[in-house]
Amino acid sequence: MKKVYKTKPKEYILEFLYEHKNQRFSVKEIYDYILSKDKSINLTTIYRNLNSLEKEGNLLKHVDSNNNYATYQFIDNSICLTHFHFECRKCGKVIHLGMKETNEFLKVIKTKLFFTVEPQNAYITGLCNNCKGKFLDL
Amino acid sequence: MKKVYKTKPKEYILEFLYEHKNQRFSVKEIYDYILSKDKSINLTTIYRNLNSLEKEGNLLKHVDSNNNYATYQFIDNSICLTHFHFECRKCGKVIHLGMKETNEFLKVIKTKLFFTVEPQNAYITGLCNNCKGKFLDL
DNA sequence: ACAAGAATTGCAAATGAGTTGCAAATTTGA
DNA sequence: TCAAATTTGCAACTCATTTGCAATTCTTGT
Repeated sequence: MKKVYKTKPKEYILEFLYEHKNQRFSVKEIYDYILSKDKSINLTTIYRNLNSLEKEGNLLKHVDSNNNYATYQFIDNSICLTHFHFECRKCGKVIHLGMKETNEFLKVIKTKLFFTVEPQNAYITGLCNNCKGKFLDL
Repeated sequence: MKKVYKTKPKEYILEFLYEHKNQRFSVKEIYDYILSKDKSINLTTIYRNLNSLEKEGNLLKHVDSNNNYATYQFIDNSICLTHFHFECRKCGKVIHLGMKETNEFLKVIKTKLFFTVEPQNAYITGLCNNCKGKFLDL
């Protein structure tokens, strides 16, 4: 299998996204941060690193924003075992529901459920207080 | 305010998306349908019409797919009053929760709720039976 | 029915995010 | 320290979407 070398650009990317967990950033925003650390790093490298940190490293989550560019976000593995998430569709902030709430919820909706919901896939999308009003929704 | 004229291309778009409610289509897929009806219509026109049907007409919903193109979907206004939706993140199929389930659910999670969820904004994203397994998720 | 203004269209060119090929540079592990 | 594997920068490219503009089509008031 392919190895992933530890390099400066990757460290900067992870450093930045780790410091801002639960928030999404465009490649441009990430690149701006990188530039403030090292002007010599190329945009292409950032694209390649984001891609490999996501695919090989499984450290980042890639989400298409509703504009026309991608945003990236750190994956917090420590919370993978808890189920169900509230996710702000604007800033990506995630609030986690515990098992109890999750199970109760599943019971409530089971009658309606054509979906085989896998809890780790289940997001309740909405707008957090902070983003509400800044974002025009249908 | 700006008026939206009724034209052939718009009719084709709506006809196609209306016939396939609850499914998302790429611009290319929509355009292919249009071409089967009238070869003379230009792609640019489709882009412009999709845009205006969404912005001025509020008839379509625009969603970025996880690839690098947009998908469009008909907005079914008749269900705007019911609350909460199950939405397949792959094909866009939407299952609607009735008031009872919605209210019960809100009660269940109220304790955890930092979000001011507006039910019409609240989607429970997951994968429907049909798409499950076809789509690699984090 | 007609003219005038508003909206829409097609075409070609532009934009902008993201990707690719390739040779040079860097990293890792033996 | 050296070779193999990986990463990098650069320039060129792809591909979805947008824009400018002149020509065409629609709508509405007369």
